Amino acid sequence: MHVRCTQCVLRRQPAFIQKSDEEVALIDSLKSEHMTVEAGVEFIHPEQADSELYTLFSGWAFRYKELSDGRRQILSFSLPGDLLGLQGTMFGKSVYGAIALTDIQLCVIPRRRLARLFERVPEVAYEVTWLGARSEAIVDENLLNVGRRGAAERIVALICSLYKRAEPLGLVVDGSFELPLTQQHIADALGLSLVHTNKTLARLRADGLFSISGGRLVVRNLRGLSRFAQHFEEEFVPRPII
Amino acid sequence: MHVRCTQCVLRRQPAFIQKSDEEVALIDSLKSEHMTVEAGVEFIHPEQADSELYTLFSGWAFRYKELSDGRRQILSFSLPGDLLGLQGTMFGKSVYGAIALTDIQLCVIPRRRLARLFERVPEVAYEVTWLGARSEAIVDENLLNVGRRGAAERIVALICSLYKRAEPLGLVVDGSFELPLTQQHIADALGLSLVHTNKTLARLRADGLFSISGGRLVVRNLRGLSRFAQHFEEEFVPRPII
DNA sequence: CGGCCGATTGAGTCGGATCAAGGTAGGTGG
DNA sequence: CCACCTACCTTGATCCGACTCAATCGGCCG
Repeated sequence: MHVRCTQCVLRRQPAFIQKSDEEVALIDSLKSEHMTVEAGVEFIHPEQADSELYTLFSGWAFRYKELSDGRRQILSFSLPGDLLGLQGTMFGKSVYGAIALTDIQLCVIPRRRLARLFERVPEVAYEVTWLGARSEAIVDENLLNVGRRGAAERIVALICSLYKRAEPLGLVVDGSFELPLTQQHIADALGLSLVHTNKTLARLRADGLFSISGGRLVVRNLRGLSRFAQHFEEEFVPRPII
Repeated sequence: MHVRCTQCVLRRQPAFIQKSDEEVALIDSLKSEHMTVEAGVEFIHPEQADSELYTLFSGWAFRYKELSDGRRQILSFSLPGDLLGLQGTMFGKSVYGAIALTDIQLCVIPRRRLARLFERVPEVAYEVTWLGARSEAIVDENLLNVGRRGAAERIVALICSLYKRAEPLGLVVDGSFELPLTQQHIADALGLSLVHTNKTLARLRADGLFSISGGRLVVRNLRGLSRFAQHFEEEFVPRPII
């Protein structure tokens, strides 16, 4: 079940900076192996020591933190090509949890190989840092969203941002893509209650800018959505993949 | 006015991992020079191309984003030793702004030296990545705070987190330290309105767990504050400084 | 069929926003 | 020395968006 990086179809997507065969072979040598996680399973635990560094190869996941009384905040969603577990790798223990939204596959870069990577392959080390910075940029955007937008705007901004990330991955077909989120996930990501999320979604759907059915999100008017939510970030930039 | 890293008193603080003289000399050679910015001045602009990488040497600053209609969200506060501008350095343009809260001094690591740094000094490159991950961890925490805590808890959690960061920098004397924030800053950081921030602060002050006067924050009962806000993060870990 | 999970809807409440006035202290210029 | 300005803090009244509680519904699975 181990896909060699040299055979990897994901990295051919327009989302990613294309690498030479030698570079890809080199990255391949850094990986230990693929790992499969079923939907709903937590694969990085809060407080977990010594988590590995992962590249999400297929499927969706999310990172979250929670308070001791159970209130949960989703920090960010992860799509294919995203790096996961960098904090855990750096600090020696993770401060957030990560759960698979769909069945997923992870490419594993063993924690102990990372220092070696920095020594021997500076270009790839640079890309790790790049992806770390991008990951922060996504959280920055989420914080702006939760801190300063109203409920409807928040939902729309989330949809815009996911659409714009899914698109260069080739996940969007005819303006629609699989959205493996329950309304509870959306609420947890946006700092809203489930009930209010549901009612706001219903109102937005009635406006016809988008629709969700059967786990599929259909975006009818991305421009309109972006304007409504004042969401003008994340113009597409090809990014590294490791 | 250029302080050599070899003479730097900041890096002797217990907050930081101590380096050998050779390492420090090496970092010194990476810096171009010190730069001074007055309180209130924006030194990283949203959309700015080619920002440099900075280490905040003295004073406080904050990073922010805003919506086109003016609503502003403070993403994180920066204290001495923190890295600033990594996103701008990686992506070629910054997506947030940064403003000095006090007069500050910045050590400048020229953007164009960064790739060279990764090639020649992998240990320091690793530390850049480490600090980038830490920066994300701080935003993660802020997102949890804004998304899931009530107003009073938010303020208390902010105070806890700033206290715990200021302490190992030697800024805390007798349980109190300079807090160069207006209530507007606090509101912008916590996703609250100015008025509500003011009223909530008044109520909290009356409870006597802390007090603010003359730009100085006095914490009387850190344990009590932490419990109230369910803030149990950020136990102290020595960190790199560049 | 029963149980479970997710989506939905209504009623009532409340936290935090907005609007509108002050108040205070430091800073400037006549 | 005083009048004025500006930046920040404070307080009261009112409103509304979002929360909680509670019930129902539909689809899926054993």
